[in-house]
Amino acid sequence: MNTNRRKRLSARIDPSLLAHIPPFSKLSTEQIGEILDHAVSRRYEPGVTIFEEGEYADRFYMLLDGYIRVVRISPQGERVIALHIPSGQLFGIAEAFGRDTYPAAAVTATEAVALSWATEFWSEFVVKYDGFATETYKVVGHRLEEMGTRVLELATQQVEQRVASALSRLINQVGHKVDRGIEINFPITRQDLSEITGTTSHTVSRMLSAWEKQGIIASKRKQITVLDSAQLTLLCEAN
DNA sequence: ACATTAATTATGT
DNA sequence: ACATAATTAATGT
Repeated sequence: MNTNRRKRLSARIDPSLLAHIPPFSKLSTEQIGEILDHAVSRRYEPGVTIFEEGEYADRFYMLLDGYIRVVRISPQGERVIALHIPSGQLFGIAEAFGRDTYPAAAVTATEAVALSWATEFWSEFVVKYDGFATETYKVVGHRLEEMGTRVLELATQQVEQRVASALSRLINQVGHKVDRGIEINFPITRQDLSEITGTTSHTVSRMLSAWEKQGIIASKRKQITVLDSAQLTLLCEAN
């Protein structure tokens, strides 16, 4: 398999790449330079596990390109996709939760490029760089909030509403506009959707087929386009 | 209202 | 040609 083509290339990363993303946006060019000096850049193939749940959290990451999934394994051994993370966000930040192990696995949904730092630098970053802490905890807050509402959905709503909600979130967070509608930016299978919503791929398949006939979505293999987002939002609240 | 099973077909390398 | 993804129907809880 494709093994460690790890590169150290702090010098090759353009500081302006980080300058506009929230945790670093308030920092000077020199400060960003310092940060990059300690960073390791790495490219990942799609479907690769960056770190496992429960693993000792020796590094934290900033996703520069691509998408990653945050995946947990239930006690029954079932995969649950908790979250999708787009580029420009930190992940694997166990330190922010006061943990020393990762609470979930990170798997690439696409090809991806990420910077990473040894966790020793976390506390240093927090005290040394103004705005780093506040901005990252803002992101952490949003994620916790989202996972909270998802847990609520799982408990209360029916399957159709859950996959409709999941689709809505996906096109909002990781969707991109095309001529016919909005499509999800990375390959996604019915199996993936079922792991987001806690169903089976068959049930998802039947629903997507039905929605496709109604003209709400269009789909190919590993690819979904939402044509009528208004109708989709209606499905989220259907009784 | 949904999962499970199984059989069948479609699609990408 | 092969593996993986998607569909569909039938049956079960």
